[in-house]
Formats: sequence, C-alpha cells, structure tokens
Amino acid sequence: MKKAHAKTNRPAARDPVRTREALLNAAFAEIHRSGFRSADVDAILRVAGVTKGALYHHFENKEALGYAVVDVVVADIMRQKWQVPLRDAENPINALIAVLKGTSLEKHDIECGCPLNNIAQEMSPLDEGFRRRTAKLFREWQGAIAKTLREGRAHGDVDQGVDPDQSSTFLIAAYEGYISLAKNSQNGADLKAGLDAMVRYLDTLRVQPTDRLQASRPPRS
Amino acid sequence: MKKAHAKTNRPAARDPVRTREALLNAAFAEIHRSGFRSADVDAILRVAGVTKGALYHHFENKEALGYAVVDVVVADIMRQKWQVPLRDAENPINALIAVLKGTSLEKHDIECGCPLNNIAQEMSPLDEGFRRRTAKLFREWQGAIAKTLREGRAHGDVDQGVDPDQSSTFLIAAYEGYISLAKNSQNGADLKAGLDAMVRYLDTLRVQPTDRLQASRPPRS
DNA sequence: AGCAACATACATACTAGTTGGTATGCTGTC
DNA sequence: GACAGCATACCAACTAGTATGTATGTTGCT
Repeated sequence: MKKAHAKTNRPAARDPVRTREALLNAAFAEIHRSGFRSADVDAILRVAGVTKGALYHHFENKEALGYAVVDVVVADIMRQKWQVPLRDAENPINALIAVLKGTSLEKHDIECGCPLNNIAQEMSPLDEGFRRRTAKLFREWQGAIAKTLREGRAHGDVDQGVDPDQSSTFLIAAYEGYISLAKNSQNGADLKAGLDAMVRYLDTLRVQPTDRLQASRPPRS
Repeated sequence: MKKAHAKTNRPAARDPVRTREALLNAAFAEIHRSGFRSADVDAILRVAGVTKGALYHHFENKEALGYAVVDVVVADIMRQKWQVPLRDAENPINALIAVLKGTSLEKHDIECGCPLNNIAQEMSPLDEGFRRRTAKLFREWQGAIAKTLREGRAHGDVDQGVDPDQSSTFLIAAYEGYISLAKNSQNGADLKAGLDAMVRYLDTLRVQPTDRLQASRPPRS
C-alpha cells in the first residue's frame, strides 16, 4: 500500500520520513558549501522540494536544523569513513592508510573541505550547541583511531613506543590541516602530497627493530 | 575652534590615516570573531568610532574593506610572528621552536583561532579575491620556513635528509590543525600538547648521525 | 575657494520566522 | 466497514527585523 512515488527528489506527499531526510540532506549540502550562518533556508527548501511549512514543522528553527545536520548527517559521514573501516580491520596501520587513500580528490570536495571541521571552525566561538556536538564527533574520531592503535600495539602490528592518543590526535590535526590548505589552494596535488606524507608517517608506527633508536617519531609521550 | 576631544578612541578630526587604521583594526577584530560575512559593519564603525560616511569614503564596499584587512593587518601579523624571527635567526630549528612557544594560549586567542586560516576557510570557496590573498600569505609563510630550513641545511644545522618544502608544509598543516582542534575543544592544554609534539618533530630535523636510518621522519621526498 | 574628509538620514534588499489555512491519513465508534 | 473526528503534514503569502550601501549635507585643511 506504500506509495511508490517515482522520479523526482521531491518527497512523496505525506511521507514525513522522506521529507525530513530530504531537508537534512539539502541542509547539509547548503551548509557544506556556504557555512551555517550564510546557508540560505530558501535554497535548502528549493533543493529539498518542500516549503517553509514543512521545514518548521519538522524543526523548531534554523539552529535546530543545523544541530540535526551535525548529529545525523555529519556524524554518519565521519563514522562511515573512519570508525567502520577501523572497527574490523586486521592491521590498523594498513586500515588507516586505506582510509587516507580513500580521501576524495574531487574538485568539489577539495573546495568544500571537511564538513565537520568547517562547522566546528565557524560555530565553535559563537554557539555552544554546535561546539559541543562537533567536539563530540572529534572525540569519537580520535578515540576510534587511538583504540585501533592500542589494539594494534597489543597485537604486535604497532610499535610499543607509540602513544595511541598522541598519535591519533596528531593524525587528525595533520589531516585537517592539509585539507584546509588544499581548500585554500584549490589544488588537489597539495592534498595528495599531504596524504602521502601522512602515509609515510603511519609506516613509521609499525613495529621497529628494538635496537634502533626512534627519536624521530613525533608524537610520543 | 578645534574640538579637543580627548579621551575617546575616536580618531582625531581630519586624520585620514588614523581613520583608515582604526577601520582596519576594528574590522580585523570583528572579522576575527565573527568571520567576514557575519561581520557587522555597524559594530566595526562603533569600535572604530566613525560613521558610514568615513567607511565608504575610504573603502568602496565591505568586500574591499575585507581585502584590505587581509592585505595589511593579517599579512602583518603573520610576518611579525614568523618571517621576522626567522629572517635573522642563528639556528633555524631553535628559531622555529621559539616561534611555536610564542603561540598564545590565551582563552580569547584559542577561541578565535588563526585569523589567516579562518578567512581562508570561510571565503576560499566563495570569493576568488579572498582566496588569492590568503593563498599568497600561506605561500609566503611556507616559503619563509622552507628557506630557513634550506639555509640551515647548508649551514649544518638541519639534516641533509630533510626536504625543506615538504617539512615546511607539514609544519603549517599540523600547526593549523592543532589550532583548529583547540578552537573547537576550547582547551588550551590541547594546543599546548600539539605544540609540544611539533617541537619534538622539529628536534628530529637536526643533523643526525649518518649511520642511523631515518625512516621515521614523515615529510621527505 | 575648493576639495578631501567626514556625518546623517534614508533607500533597498534580503531573510528567518509567522500565520492562517488545506490536505491527508489514522483511529475509534457504531 | 464506513464514517466522524482529529492530529499530522504540509503549503503560500506575509511580516518584521536587519544588513549593506547611497544621497546629501557639513566641516575643516591647504
């Protein structure tokens, strides 16, 4: 009996779940391009194919919509990219390298940057609700990498000298930094070079011969 | 007849240089806090102690004011913090470490983040004028560090295995990354830990005994 | 005197949010 | 099992506030 509405991206009449998702997806795209404050609500409605009434039925205001975008859409993107591949990986270093190599070098993605970092940078000083939400996602991200490294260390794939928390934070900082630089230069080669540097760093975290000093691994306690 | 308005921060009557500087400084502060697009022109005027007429006498529009802020104020901040100390440094590694240690851990500075990166992140995808200007400053910054490292290598203070360009870009990416994370967490200890990690990395760039393999130095060609 | 350097008041445009109303589908009742 | 009753889902037009930018007037140097 479910209405099989066909081709448009406009949600079928009376399909609140679809409507809500259409709004979230459209809002995410608009926010990703323009930032939250400059995100045009009317543009979101046009893409979602609904009107103001629908929006303000599902969300109290623009801020609540933005919160939901972070809680649902951005959170899902990050978890799909990082947590899921790391969760059931045989070798953590290989898995991390694979994730890095999976980073898009598409023009559009480079120009828009990291959605999580974008919102965090824009809203952290201005809105505690956004700040807490993005900080939570950063913590989850950092914790997932640290956990993987810790397990890899126990399993003999990661060197004992590695501090999982420091290395994890370092990886995230470098990753976001390179993405930021590439967003500015609009040059995919810059991001590629940065990711390559990170891959080389990750290789240094593998188990090393114990007789060799390892002074040159940056993040250690 | 000269109105001897003494105590306010309002520029002296008929002092165009002062007026222009007051506008630039007020605009920088406002943009640093709120970003360019959400920067309130009236708030800038209030802080600068002038009116719309003065603003639009000196600048064609808000965009031109923003461009000037980047070209003058932000450029000066970056050069004072990096280029100047590096220019006449005896030891480049020591100088870079000193610059890092000079990074403010004040609450206000952590919450606002790096002015250059802020504007670059916000405006790069939206305005080519801003993008070119910020990209130029990043290039200058990157070039200055690379030059220092190159000279240090020739002088015997930096290891021959170091690629000045890659290491320089890496330093900037990590620096901006850590600042971004701290801006989000609003935790000065996070930034401190990141800077410490960078200092440890910088120490690995010093001349090393040649018989030791140095696989674990991230940015190399 | 005449132009640069401002101030004041106002026009114009945009945009988040509201209001009042309509259509749809579920649910309990007979 | 059908229909009254009702809550949910949505629409279109409007409002109120805010933002940039402008038109015009005034003041002070040189």
